[in-house]
Amino acid sequence: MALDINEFVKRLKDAYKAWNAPVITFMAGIGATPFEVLIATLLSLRTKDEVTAPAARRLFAVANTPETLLALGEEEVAKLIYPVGFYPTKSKRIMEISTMILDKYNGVVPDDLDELLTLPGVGRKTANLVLVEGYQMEAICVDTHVHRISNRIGYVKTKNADQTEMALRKKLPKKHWIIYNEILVAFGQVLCRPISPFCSTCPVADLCPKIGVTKHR
DNA sequence: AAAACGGGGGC
DNA sequence: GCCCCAGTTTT
Repeated sequence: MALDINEFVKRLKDAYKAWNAPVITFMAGIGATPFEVLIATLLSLRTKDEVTAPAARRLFAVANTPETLLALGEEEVAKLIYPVGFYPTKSKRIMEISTMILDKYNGVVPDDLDELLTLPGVGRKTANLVLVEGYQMEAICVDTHVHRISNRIGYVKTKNADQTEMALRKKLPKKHWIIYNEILVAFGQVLCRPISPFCSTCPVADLCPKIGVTKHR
């Protein structure tokens, strides 16, 4: 029997806010601007969310626009975001992207996927997250959590994040797009872990075929 | 000492 | 499509 996605979303929708997934609650909590979403996403690369969120807070308290970040300078940015992983590379990237947004887009982060993709270090995941969290637009942002869980529950059968995005775009009812993203990221961070997920306390365990799960808690 | 943390870009 | 990349934290 195929997964009932409406029932799946409905059940998780009420539960997920209590999980306090760090970056999602962080961005929602401060009502992050598109530019803040962009920078926070760059910071989060290969870095745990509980490290990224405070670093983003420290940085945004001092500078949260292209102008102010450029005025602050690469060295100061690097100090503020430490100990986020790859902080020298990231502070350099923040300078590049701030420059480009200021020069090419008059300091306004584009609200268009193709424009966002022209920015250095911005791919489909980052671009779509800016659209979803920054502009509250209907988009699907597929990170490793969304990709893994979409396959684990048997809703799609895809090999990579891009394929998952396309499949979800076609298959997932549009009214679920944003909430599906948010709950799956939170769900993936706290319960539906890559290895040894917490199926015993999972609110949708009975709906889930646990595809590819060999061990669970 | 080794693994985990995830995405973008170059070829 | 495959391989490369970077630094901190956790085991």
